[in-house]
Amino acid sequence: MKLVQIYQCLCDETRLRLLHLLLQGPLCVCHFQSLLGESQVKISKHLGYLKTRGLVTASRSGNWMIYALPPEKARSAELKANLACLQDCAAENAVFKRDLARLKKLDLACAPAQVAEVCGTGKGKACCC
Amino acid sequence: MKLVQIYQCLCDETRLRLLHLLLQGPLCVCHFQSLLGESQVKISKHLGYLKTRGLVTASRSGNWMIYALPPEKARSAELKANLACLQDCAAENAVFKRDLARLKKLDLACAPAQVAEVCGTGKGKACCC
DNA sequence: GATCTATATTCCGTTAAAGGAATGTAGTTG
DNA sequence: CAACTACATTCCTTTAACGGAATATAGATC
Repeated sequence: MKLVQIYQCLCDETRLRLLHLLLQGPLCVCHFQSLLGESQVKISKHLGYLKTRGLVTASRSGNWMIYALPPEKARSAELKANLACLQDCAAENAVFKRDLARLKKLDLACAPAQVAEVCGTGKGKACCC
Repeated sequence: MKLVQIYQCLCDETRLRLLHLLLQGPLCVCHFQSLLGESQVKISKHLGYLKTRGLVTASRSGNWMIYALPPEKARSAELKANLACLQDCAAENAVFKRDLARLKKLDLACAPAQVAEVCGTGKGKACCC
């Protein structure tokens, strides 16, 4: 993958937020939706964009699609450098920090009791987390 | 300047090459043209794009426009981080390395005797370098 | 002041990105 | 198997980027 293609993936705010969250670990689409507060289409399309270009991987788990960064070994030097740079830059940025705070909350909430509330199913169903 | 705007400036190959060369120091438009082998319009427009967004500064020197990165003190943390990242990534990339090699040659050639040849004026006129 | 040089800008067509609405689909549950 | 859930895709419109051809402009030179 060429360097410029990495930057093309990084040049949209939604994609930046997605990638930044993925630096913390894999996530499913529904979680991205609630974390970013963006529409399903928007999230799905940007994830598709990143997947097509090899910046994320996707795997199905029941009804849920789990997105993740490629395994470390599979990351080019350019990608590693830019992901590290993104993480540095995000550390001092309000939007990214808010996303991260919400993610922490989500991690806590993903204890079974609170799953329904977090995922909005309202039925106490299992979730991807 | 927002982080995403930096990435928007970086997401075109011509602009990446321009910025990479500018990491070595200021340059005029005619040198960019010969170094990149791209049309005047293309170079000028991309420099304009970068200037509008504050990633480069421009100053006139006679007939020549000298472009440069903003002074270090004026660079945001994000910009510094991304310029450093670009420099790292470019170090292992054929296109960037070729640009750099040509720049070295140009620096040597910019001793007065070879100016005319380098700049293509064919008249031994002074050049921006 | 006419001309030349280096660069910028305008006009134009082409292409790609972005996002919403609606619809399709794979897998699950009752 | 019918209904539901999570997600992807298609269709559409709007907007921006890209780059070439032609033209404009600022400053230098003769």
